Amino acid sequence: MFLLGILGHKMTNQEQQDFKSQVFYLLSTSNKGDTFTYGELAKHAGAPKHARLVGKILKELPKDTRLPWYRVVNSKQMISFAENSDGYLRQRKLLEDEGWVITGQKLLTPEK
DNA sequence: CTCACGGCTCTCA
DNA sequence: CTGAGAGCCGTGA
Repeated sequence: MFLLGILGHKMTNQEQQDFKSQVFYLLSTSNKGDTFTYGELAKHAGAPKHARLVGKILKELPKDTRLPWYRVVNSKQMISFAENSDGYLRQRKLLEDEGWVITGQKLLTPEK
């Protein structure tokens, strides 16, 4: 895996492109039931401090994408959407379909 | 150049 | 466990 942006240096377009590709790759190779946090993805994609960028990227995915964007939650294992927003509802449904139990409002718990 | 704003994260109280 | 505060960093006004 290529580590880029090791140290403070603004990401070039090329790097951002690679970063994005990595994120997509990681997601595309994930299996049913997996989940990642934004931070993990960013880290695995080579830019540890870019959790937010991951969010931005996912946000721009086309609605009909086949990528499992919904397997990405924040570091607290919660859905990072405002409760009851449609994004939240969609993600929740998809996760439940993969066997997750979302307790109460947001908490995400493994179904183990 | 600042300012605000994210599908974020950590730390500390 | 909860919440405030500070980092973080690309983007757009």
